Amino acid sequence: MATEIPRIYNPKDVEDRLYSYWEEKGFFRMEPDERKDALKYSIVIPPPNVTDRLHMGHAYNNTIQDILIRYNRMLGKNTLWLPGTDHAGIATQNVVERMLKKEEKVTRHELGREKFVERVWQWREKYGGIIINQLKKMGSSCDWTRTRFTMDEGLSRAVVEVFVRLYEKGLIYKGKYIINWCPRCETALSDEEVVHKDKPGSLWHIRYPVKDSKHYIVVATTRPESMLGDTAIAVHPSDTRYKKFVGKTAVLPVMNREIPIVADMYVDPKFGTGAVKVTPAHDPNDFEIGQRHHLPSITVIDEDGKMNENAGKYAGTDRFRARKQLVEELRQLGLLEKIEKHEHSVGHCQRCDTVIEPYLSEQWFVKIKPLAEPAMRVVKEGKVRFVPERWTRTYENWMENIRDWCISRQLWWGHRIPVYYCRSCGEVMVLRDKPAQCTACGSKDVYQDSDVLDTWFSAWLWPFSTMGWPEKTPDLQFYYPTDALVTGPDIIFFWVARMIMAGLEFMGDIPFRDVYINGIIRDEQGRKMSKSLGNGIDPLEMIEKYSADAVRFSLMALTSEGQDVNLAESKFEMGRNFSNKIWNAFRFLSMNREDAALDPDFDPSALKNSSHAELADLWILSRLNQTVQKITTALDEYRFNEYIELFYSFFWGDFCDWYLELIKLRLYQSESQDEKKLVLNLGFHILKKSMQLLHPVMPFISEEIWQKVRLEHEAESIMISYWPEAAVSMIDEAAENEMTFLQTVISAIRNIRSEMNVPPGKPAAVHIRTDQAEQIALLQQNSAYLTQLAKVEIEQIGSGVKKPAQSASAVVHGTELFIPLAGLIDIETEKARLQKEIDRLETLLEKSNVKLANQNFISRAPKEVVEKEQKKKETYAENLAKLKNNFASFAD
RNA sequence: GGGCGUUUAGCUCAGCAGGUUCAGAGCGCUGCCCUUACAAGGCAGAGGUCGCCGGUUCGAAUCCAGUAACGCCCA
Repeated sequence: MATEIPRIYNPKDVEDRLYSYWEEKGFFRMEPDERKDALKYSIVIPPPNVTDRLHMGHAYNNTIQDILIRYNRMLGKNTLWLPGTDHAGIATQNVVERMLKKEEKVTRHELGREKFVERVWQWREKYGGIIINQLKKMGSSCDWTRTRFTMDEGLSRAVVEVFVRLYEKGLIYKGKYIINWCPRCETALSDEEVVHKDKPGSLWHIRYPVKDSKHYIVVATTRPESMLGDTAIAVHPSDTRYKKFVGKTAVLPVMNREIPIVADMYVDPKFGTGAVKVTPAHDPNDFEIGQRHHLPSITVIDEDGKMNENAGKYAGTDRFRARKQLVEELRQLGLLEKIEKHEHSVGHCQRCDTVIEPYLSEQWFVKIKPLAEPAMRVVKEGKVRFVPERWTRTYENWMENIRDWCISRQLWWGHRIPVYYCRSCGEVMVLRDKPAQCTACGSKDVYQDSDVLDTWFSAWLWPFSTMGWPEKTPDLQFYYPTDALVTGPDIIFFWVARMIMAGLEFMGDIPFRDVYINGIIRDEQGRKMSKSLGNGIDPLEMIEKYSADAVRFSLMALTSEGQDVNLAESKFEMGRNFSNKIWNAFRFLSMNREDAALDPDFDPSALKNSSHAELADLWILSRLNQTVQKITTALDEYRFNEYIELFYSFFWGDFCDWYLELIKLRLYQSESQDEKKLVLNLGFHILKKSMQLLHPVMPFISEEIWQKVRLEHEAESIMISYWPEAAVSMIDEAAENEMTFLQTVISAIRNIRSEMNVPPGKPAAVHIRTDQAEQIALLQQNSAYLTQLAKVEIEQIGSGVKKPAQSASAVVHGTELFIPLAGLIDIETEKARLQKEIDRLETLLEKSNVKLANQNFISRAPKEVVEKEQKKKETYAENLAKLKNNFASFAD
């Protein structure tokens, strides 16, 4: 029975059940279409790390993707959302290392490489990819049969293929350069993995004696411990202070090593003392100076951040401790001139926050310029479009200043570099498969490079490696390029840019057309959510408490054009309350429907001709179709908050607050079964269309209601039903204007009742004075609306109606409303009420007068605008006169 | 140092092509109401000279230049 519908929507009964239903029905699954002209829509998910748990950022990002996917699916396109996870080299290795340490008290070194990697795989089987199931809780309609992992066999093959191709093209090379080294993770990092932070530090001024003289040169440095590896002092060639020293030799303090004093353009004479120490093994700029002057490189800091054997007595000391001790020694030697406070930018490891050490080391690099150029072009030409557009600049800026990409990592978890070396002849082999013997000398003594590749080296292939590349699969042919990528601004460089490069290089085509950059979720004070701050809001907890629909809806209501979102738990109440409202609208209609069958041939566009149709019916249809039109545009343009707002105000404001209230009259009182039927048919029609419009953002409740109200011939699931089309023929401006007038009248009367403390249930009478025939007709025809919504009966209506004594009044579009309140009226309150309205209108009238008095306005503004202003002025004046008149009636 | 973003009601934010009674929404606040869909609700209301200073324009929250504060990215 319909009346058994619960008063409060209970999402817990609904969400898991419907999700299973969708999955079982295979609605998320898609296959490449046979039809040549089939429209498709595809998105690849930004693969979360296998170590990830769902956080608000994921919830937000994936809601956007699901909206796009569900919307496009309803548009009838062959729609694929391809999910998966990323092996996340460093992050995962760290997690497993920590676990092993805690649970078994073993280090990975004790375990050995092979065993360790085995354990990581085991970990992944057991705990990895939990987030995939959490995404299901969100309602994400991914094709889970296609779930990929960056270390899958297929994707690994793609990685090797790409490495070999780039190597053969000369775009991958091995070289000894200064790279970013994390002493804690003990691996090289790319520039992008280093986070620069401004830190208060010191500038130590250190005296370097000049050999065979009494002079010394003072150099300023922020990292004194590196001086142990100095191999020169450099000054600017035109610096007159130091000219005399150039070509001479200085004696490196503590180490007592003789080092040359060289002139180099790189040195900034204005910084510090104008003389710098040169440590080619521990500073990228010094490295270049070293190259120019053929200086030796002496490494003094080891991979673990401790000073090494080249550091003399400091060997084995941690770099920061060595710094302290060394400074103290210099002080005692009288070689420390001074210490200045100095704020400078210090690189930190993105993963573990350890201070990065610039480190001279042999690594693999991708020569990036040749890849970057075409990638820049496609964005410039608009083939790939950033939304919001401003991110284009960020992208271009980075691309212009791009440097070669260090791709080797000294980790164990990841794609092993496909390079093999021969111990016998030293041959270097870059191959797709492990060779049985050396390709040069035939020796069997070959071994593979021990390093693995940067995680992003597999991620940048994601849009096509997931579809089977390098094979020419039907998937690739049909779904590539994808239509949209939805991701955060923090990985534009890491990922977005590189995918564009890879797509162009290996597929010969862009990987996606639109890149929607979503904002970052922050706490209520605008701080990033983080574990250490403890200010995170757990989406799963929120789903538990408020439902997935509510979480999705609220998140989308808060977003606008990729702006960051400041979130508080209370925001989810809006989504929950709204879903309850929706539920009750459904409940109301269902209760009134009882067992009546709805008409399968119901045609809302024919309503105009029905004798039972009323103004409200035409009005709500007009509102619906306007809303369909606007929502469709909003979704096409990635304006999600607008979509939400449009739906919310239509459904709650128009449909619930007005339409459902108005049809109660006919539902409760009509004698005519036909009339009742019409109202029910229309009511359910609006409800169903609304659910379809809602479905992309609130998939569960919309499906639940759909299934309860759909007719036999309609889609069995809302997610495979067709997106509503706006019928322009049903957009009815006249009906909207008329309805607006009635609404304003009703509001005005309600205002009087409320302000005059007329009890809500108490009927009242209204005397209406107007000389406008249309208004009279409108009010008379729809007088029941006033009864229903304002609890008033029209006592008199016409141009000759007199204002009854002791009545409250209002003016709406020139029509005067009088409500006799003998005994009830408080003259002062009424006067104040009228005065307020008079004041308001006087301000408006004044503004209008000023405008119209302006000759420039009259002559230069478009004619329609002037006419409109003229009309406005007349209306103001007319209403004002009436208000003043009514006000005056209280004067004694 | 370069680039970007933000500044509108007590709070969180809309306002995308300058002109509809344009100054809005949600929350919070005030008053009335458990009216047979919904108190997670209904009705009515209070509340902002749109950061500041100029400019363009007949007309600026909206466009331009500058400026301040806060935040982010890059070097």
